[in-house]
Amino acid sequence: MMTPRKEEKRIRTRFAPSPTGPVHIGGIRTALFNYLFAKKNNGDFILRIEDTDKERSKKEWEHQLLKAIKWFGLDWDEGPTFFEQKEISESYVGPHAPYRQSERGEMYKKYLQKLIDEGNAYYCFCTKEEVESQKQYLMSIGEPPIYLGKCRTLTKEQVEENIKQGKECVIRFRTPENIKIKFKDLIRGDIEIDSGTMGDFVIAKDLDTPLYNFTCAVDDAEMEISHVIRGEDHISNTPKQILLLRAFGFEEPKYAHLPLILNPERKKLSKRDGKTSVDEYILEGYLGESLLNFIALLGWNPGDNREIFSIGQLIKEFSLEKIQKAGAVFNIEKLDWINGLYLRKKTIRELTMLCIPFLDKYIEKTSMEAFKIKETGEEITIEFLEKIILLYQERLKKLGEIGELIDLFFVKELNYSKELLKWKEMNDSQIIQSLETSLKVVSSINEFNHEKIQEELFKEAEKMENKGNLLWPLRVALTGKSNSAPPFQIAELLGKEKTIQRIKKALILIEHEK
RNA sequence: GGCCCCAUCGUCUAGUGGCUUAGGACACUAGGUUCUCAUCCUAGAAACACCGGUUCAAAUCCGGUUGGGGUCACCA
Repeated sequence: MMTPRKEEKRIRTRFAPSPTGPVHIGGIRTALFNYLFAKKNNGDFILRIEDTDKERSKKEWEHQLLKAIKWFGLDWDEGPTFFEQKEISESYVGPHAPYRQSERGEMYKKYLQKLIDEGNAYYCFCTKEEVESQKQYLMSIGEPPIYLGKCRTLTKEQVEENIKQGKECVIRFRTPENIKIKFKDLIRGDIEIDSGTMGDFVIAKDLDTPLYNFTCAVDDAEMEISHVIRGEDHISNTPKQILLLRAFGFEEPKYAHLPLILNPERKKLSKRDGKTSVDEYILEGYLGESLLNFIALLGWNPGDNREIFSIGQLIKEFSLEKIQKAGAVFNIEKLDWINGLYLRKKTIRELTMLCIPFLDKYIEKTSMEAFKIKETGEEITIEFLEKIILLYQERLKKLGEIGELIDLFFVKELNYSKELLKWKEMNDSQIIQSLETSLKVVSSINEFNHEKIQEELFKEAEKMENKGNLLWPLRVALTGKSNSAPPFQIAELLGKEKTIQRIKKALILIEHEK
């Protein structure tokens, strides 16, 4: 016998950031988990801009926010339309537009009025100072620091009189007394909070200025959000929003509170901890895919030992059940490792294209596939640049490091101290001898490729007690650095002439300072 | 302080009562490859916060203690 299948509610998640500052790494993780959960369940991922704070919200921040989300490859099904060129996103996609709270004022107003008319909210004329000192007092005697409800019983006439007098006011929600608000958190299980611990909270400054908990609850219902996935720091807001939802007779969404991302001191990651803004990671040369991969592993794992995931694989593997309850420390060393891994997997053309923006100090594009070295004016092809970068691919952890690694190809003069030329216990005359040997060998090679160079140099190097005696001073002479790619490859790319020149320079340096 | 949440190597974590001498990864140490660095390979050190209970059996279940975190805006 067939039993009618109950229509499953469509899965709809949302990311609801406020554009009040640089995009936070924790925000991106919240966005990611919402995105993954929606995509995993063939649902919708909605982007909603919570810009009710008129003072702090800025269109520039919003633009950056959208840009960052796009950069990570997280596309929203409904939300503001993003224009790369335009500074500001103006129109919207989706049936619940607008998706910017500052433009939903009329709707909030209706809901707010309804709450007041039905007695679920009231005007409060207490001053900030009054409320604050009351809280301090309550805290000092070990009571929950809440608003005690002085204006709760004001009559309609009293309210009108106060308003007429121009007294400042706010609108508070009339929290039911002595009830327990329970909800099932998909990550933490049952959570129960006593209404007595939250008091009558403020939901709006006035009819035209609604506040977070109110707009959030209204929009989650209006936008038919099925799952609210957000940071653990919102647990205490959840009962308030549930109460609001109930007052309107709306169905509650399911909640899932993510563990926080922590700093090394195990505190909530905040601006003060240095690198929390996504921008900084982009600027340092982290890849979107590695950042996403790393961030996904902060509080989630697939249940086995795999650690490297593309976004597609993440969607496939994701489940809320595998999310951790405890906070996770942001471990940048592991991020570096993952980023290096992704960098090594790139084709050399891909890697080169990624590196180019980080080399603008040294080179500038002159045509589709050619560059000019700023300092020397020399022209180089992209193939040549690829050869250089290839030498450093396995040494690269962040794209931003590429400049200091390969600048030796772009400068006229190397800058290093004489001391660097010394390998282990070598003395000056040994170094001179070593460099002169290299010079002689290099000068004699006509077929100037690294195989040949290596072969010829090794013949000499093997006569010495240690190959480093020959190779170290040579490498320093060519690169000016203590760490680098093999000197044979460097020499090949530098060309015979420059190679000879640099060895001679080293010789002069050491003799000059003798 | 009230309320809420949490607790396995330094860090991210596997573990859902016996398969566990607690596994993996990053970082670290040692060794190999090597002129250096990096890559790669091998090995090593490193954890169930504590106390009770349930059970034949507990990292795993329950209670408590301790510790940590979050939150208490006319911010979100």
